[in-house]
Amino acid sequence: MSKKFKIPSATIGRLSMYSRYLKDADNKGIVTVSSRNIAEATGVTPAQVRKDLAYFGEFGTRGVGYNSRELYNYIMKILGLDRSWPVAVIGAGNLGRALCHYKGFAERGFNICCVFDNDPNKIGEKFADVEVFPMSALEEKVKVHNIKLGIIAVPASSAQEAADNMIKARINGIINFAPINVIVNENILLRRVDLAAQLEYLTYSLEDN
Amino acid sequence: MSKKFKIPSATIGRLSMYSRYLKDADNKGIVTVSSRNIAEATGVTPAQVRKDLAYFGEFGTRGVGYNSRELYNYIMKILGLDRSWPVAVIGAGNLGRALCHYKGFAERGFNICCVFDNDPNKIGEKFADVEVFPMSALEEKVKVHNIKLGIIAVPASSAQEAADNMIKARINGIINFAPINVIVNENILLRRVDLAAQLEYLTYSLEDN
DNA sequence: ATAACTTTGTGATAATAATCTCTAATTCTA
DNA sequence: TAGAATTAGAGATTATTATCACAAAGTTAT
Repeated sequence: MSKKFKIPSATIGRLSMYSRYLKDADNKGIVTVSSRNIAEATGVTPAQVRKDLAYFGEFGTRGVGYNSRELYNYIMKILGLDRSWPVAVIGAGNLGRALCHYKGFAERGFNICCVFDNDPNKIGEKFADVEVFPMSALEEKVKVHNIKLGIIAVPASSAQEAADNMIKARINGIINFAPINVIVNENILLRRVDLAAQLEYLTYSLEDN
Repeated sequence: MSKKFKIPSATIGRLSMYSRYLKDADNKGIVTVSSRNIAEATGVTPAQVRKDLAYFGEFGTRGVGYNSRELYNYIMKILGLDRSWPVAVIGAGNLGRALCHYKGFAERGFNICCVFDNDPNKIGEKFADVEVFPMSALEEKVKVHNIKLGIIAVPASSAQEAADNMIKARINGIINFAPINVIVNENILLRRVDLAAQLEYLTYSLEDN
């Protein structure tokens, strides 16, 4: 069920950054890049880049570096981004709407294909071509589109219910934007993204000095 | 300039979670909570809760626990949230618009007071009472509202420029939503939030199994 | 061909963070 | 009041993650 080796979650985040740089380099016609080039572009150390890549194999040539396009393809494969992923959004509020309009997902192969909400006034609305369906339609849509990923974009008070519904519909990877700890079975992947908390890292550091 | 002790950044994120639970508990009339209560509500271990708090002092009573409201107030003070923070958003696109409408910021004392964009068509528009100003107005608005925090909500290609402009205007805490590594002087606080990368943690784990 | 240089991959080391374990303070029960 | 139960705090331990340092492999210049 899980990977052979335990890979630091920070490594996965960095691979994502590396891949963006590599795509950019390839687009600019840069054929080979060194761990130092990658490091400087992404704000880490060259040793960190090499160590991160070493978890997955040997992709470079000593004395030379890495082939931009090849390494890009390897990383995208590692991240599971060598294909498109349909995504369901729960919650047709401002956040749900924004996520539907956000171009950054499509660039990485994420295709938000439906939004779900209980508010009858919102059913049938369209956010950038993404239609709003009633929650009751979730299970069917998940089956039809083979959706594996879901995003919770509802208030904290209904986040657990949203998660439960998604799991019942057989979604097994969830991003939770609600500022509450949602409890799920251990075979479900869950990540919490707390937008306000991001600002709080800054205010903590700015406070008192 | 920086804190006496180096506190793990993960601790700050957890304090934010603890404070939300404590507020909730206090609202429900729960006077005392134990590290176990906090831990269960936030998905960490009791020892972790106590260790996190121990960085900042002794807030509890042995055999009893913590006073919900008092501990809430302590944590909010630690996070610098015992006051309101004006915030500038750079970029009046979908993301900028969504951030202006997002209720979760106000709940924690963040007040998005202006949005800035170079597109003349967007100047004067209003996102939930937040007016869009030209980039040239940034410096003046920062001064008038005493803005210390800014959010980059522009495409990757103009993220560095946005950061440079903010720094010139004397903003010193930045959240970057653009999927690119922005380079800033070390006395500027910067955090990157990559929404697509959040989904990639999931696809990485779902891939191949 | 040789020497100087570049760069990867990796084992060793250091730094950081989480967990464990125990003691001390407090409350509850009989 | 004595004993059992609860819980915070903190030092010690363990686990995790990042950095260092260097050998191996490749390139370039002469």
